[in-house]
Amino acid sequence: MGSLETLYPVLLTLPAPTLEQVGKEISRMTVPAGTVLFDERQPCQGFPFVLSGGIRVIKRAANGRELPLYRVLPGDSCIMTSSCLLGRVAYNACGLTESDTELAFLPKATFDLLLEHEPFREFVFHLFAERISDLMQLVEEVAFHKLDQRLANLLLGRGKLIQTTHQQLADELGSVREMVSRLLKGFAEQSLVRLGREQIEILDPAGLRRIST
Amino acid sequence: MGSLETLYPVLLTLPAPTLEQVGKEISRMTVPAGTVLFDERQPCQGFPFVLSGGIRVIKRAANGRELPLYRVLPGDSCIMTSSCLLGRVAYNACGLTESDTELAFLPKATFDLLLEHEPFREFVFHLFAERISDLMQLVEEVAFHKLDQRLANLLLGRGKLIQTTHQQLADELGSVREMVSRLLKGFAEQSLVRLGREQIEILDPAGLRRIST
DNA sequence: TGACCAATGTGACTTAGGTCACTGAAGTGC
DNA sequence: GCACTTCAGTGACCTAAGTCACATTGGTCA
Repeated sequence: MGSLETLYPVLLTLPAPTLEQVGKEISRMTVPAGTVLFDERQPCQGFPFVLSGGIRVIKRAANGRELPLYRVLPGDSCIMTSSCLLGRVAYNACGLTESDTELAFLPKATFDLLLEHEPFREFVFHLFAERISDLMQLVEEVAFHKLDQRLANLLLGRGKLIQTTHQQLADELGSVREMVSRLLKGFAEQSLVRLGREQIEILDPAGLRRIST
Repeated sequence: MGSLETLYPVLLTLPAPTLEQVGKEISRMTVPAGTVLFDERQPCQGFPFVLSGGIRVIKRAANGRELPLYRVLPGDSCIMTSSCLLGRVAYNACGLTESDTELAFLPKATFDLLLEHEPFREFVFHLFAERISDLMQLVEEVAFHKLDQRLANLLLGRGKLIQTTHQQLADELGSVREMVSRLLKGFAEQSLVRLGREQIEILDPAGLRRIST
C-alpha cells in the first residue's frame, strides 16, 4: 500500500540525490504468503524493507516444534537478514511470509552510503535495539512464565473478539493445541473469556492481565 | 591490563585528532567484583568499553531465579547500555561485574562523532549482531534443550579439568543445585566425567558432545 | 441429507524439572 | 583434634507441560 517513503520516513531526511539513487538501485519483489525467505544461513540479498504483508521469523527445534522469535511488519526491517550484511554473523532462524508480501532490497553498497547519514544510522540502531528488546522479552517469557500467563498475555491487546483457532495460538506460544484448549477452558470457567468456534471473546481483560503478569 | 587501543584496535583506524579527542573525553573507572552496574532502566552514562574484568548480564525472574543472558568481556561492549544510547529503548536486565573491572565511558557526543567513521560503525554493528546471535542461541537453549543437554554443553569447551561448584553451574543454567548434582552423577555413571570436590574432570568429550546436541 | 473434515473437548498417562528436608563428606581455623 | 562451614548426595514428593487416543461438534458441499 504505502510508498517506501511513507513507511520509512527516515528516507526523507536524506539529501535529494541520495534518495534518488535509492529509488534507482532498490529492487522490489512480491512474494506470496508462506514463502520461505531465508533459512539457516542464506546469503543475504541486501537491506530489506517490508512494504506490505509481513514476515514471521521462527526458530525450529530438532523435534519439529517451532517458536516464533518476532515479526517484521511494514516500517520495520529484518535485522536478521540485514545484520549478516552489517555484522557478518550467521544466524540460524527461518523467515516466512505470513501473507502476500512486498519487499524492497537495497544493495549493500547503497546501504553503506545511507549509513553516512546520521538519521538513517539512528533508524538502523533503533531497529537493532528493538529486536534485542524483543528477544529479551522472549527469553523472559520462555524461561520464567507459565503457559497460562503467556496465553493470557497473547490474548490481551488483540481486541475484544479474537478470530483464531486453538492450534494457531499454540503455534504462537510454541506449545500444543491440547494445552491451549485446556487453559482456555479454565479461563472460560473463570468467566474471563467466552469461547466459540474459531473465536474467543474477551470478557474480563483486567482478569487476564492479572494472570498474565 | 591491555590498553584501550590494544583491546579495541578499531580505534586505531580513526584519524589521529579524533583518537586524541577520545583519549581526552573518555572517563575511566574501576569497580570491584559484584557491583551492580545497571538494573532495570538506569540512565546510561555513555558508550562503555571494558578494559579488564567482565560483566554478567542477567535477567531476573519474579520468583528470584535468574538467568544469565550474556557476558561482556574486554574487547566487547555492553550493547545493553549502549543501545539505550543508540536506540532509545529501555531494557530491563541487570548487569553485575564478575570480577574487579576497569571500564571506560565515552560521552554520547564523542560516540556519535566516532560513528561518522565506517570502521567504527562496522565494529558497533558487529557487536549488535553478536548479541542478537547470542540471544537467539539462548532462546533456542531455553526453549528446546533439556537440562542435561545444556549442562553437557556448558561443560564442554572449559578444558579438561573444571574448577567449579554445582551451585555455580546451576546458576549458569538458571536451574538449581540438586538438578545439576543429579545430572552430573548420571554423567559420572556413564564415565563421561569424574567428579571431585569443586572439580569436574572431563573423561569423554565426544560422549558429552553427543548428549549436548 | 449424509459424508466428510476441521476444530475442539477430554481423560489417562509420562516426563522433566523443581522443592524440601535431610545426611554425609571435605576442608578450615583455632 | 574439634567445631564450623561449605559442598555434595539423595529420596520423597509436586507441578507444569506434553503425549496419546479418543469422542464430539459444527460446518461444508456433493
